Amino acid sequence: MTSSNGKKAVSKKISTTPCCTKMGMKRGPWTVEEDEILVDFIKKEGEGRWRSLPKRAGLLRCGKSCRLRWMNYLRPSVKRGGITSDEEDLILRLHRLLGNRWSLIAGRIPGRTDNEIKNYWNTHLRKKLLRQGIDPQTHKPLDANNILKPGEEVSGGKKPLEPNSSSHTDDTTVNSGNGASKISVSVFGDEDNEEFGFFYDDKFSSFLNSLINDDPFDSNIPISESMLQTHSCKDENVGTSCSLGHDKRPEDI
DNA sequence: AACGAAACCAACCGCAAACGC
DNA sequence: GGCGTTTGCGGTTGGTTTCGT
Repeated sequence: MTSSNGKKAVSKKISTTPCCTKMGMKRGPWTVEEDEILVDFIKKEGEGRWRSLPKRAGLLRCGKSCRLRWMNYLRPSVKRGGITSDEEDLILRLHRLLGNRWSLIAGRIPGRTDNEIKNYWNTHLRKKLLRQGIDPQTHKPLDANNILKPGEEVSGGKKPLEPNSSSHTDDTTVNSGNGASKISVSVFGDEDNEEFGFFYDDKFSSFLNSLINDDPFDSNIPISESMLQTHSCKDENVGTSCSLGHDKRPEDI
C-alpha cells in the first residue's frame, strides 16, 4: 500500500463474507488520503466510538477497519522498524509465560502492536524455536524427529498456526474467557503444571518487570488470570491496548 | 531476465466480552 | 436479568516483495 509503509495501495480481492461491503464500505489497503482523514479526525475528536467514526470522519470504511488501521499503524506511539534482539528476547519470555495472548505481550513492549508481534512470532520466532528443537507452543524440547533443521520448512507452509493451538493444555495454559478463571503456567521444564494461586496487581507488575529485566521464574511468583485482566492497560507509551478482557472505552474513563 | 517458491505483513473475519438500555 | 450494540482479540488470508534457480 502506498501509505506509510511504502507499499502500493492496490485495491484487491477480498473474500466472501465481508462485513463492510454489505454497506458499500471500502475494503483492502488504506490509501494515504484515508490515513490522513483518519489521523486528522482522531486528533480532533479522539479515539473511540469506532462504529460511528467513519461516518463522522467521512470515510467509507467500517469502524472495525478504522480501529485496526489506527491501532496497528497510524498511532504516533507505534514504532516502525525491525524487532530488536532485546525485544525478541522479551517476546519469547512473555510468550513462554502467556501463550498466544498477543495484546498482552504487546502491552509490555512499547511501540509494538499485537498484530506486529503476532506476525513476527509466526514468521520468525516460531521457526527459530523449531530449529532449536523447542516446541513453540509449549516451549518444551521437541522429540528428535520433530526438530526443524536449517533450511527445512515448517510443515504446513503458509499456515503456521496449529489448529486449536490456543487450547492445548501443556505448560502454558490459558483458559478461554475472562471470568474468574485462573491461568496456570508452568515454565520450569518438564515438570507437572504449576497451578498458581491468585495474587494481586502490584505483584503482577513486578512479575512482568522482572520478566523484562531478568528471569522471573526463580521468584516463583504466581500469576492469575484475574490479575492479567486487572492489568489491562492503555499505556500511553505502549502502542497497543493490552487488555485480556475489554478496556473501558475512552469516554468512560 | 524470467519464473516459481518462500517470506512477509496489512487487513480481514468470527467470536466473545463488555457495555448500555 | 435479557437483549441488542459495540469493542477488542486471536486466527487466518492473500497480495506484494524478496530470494533462489
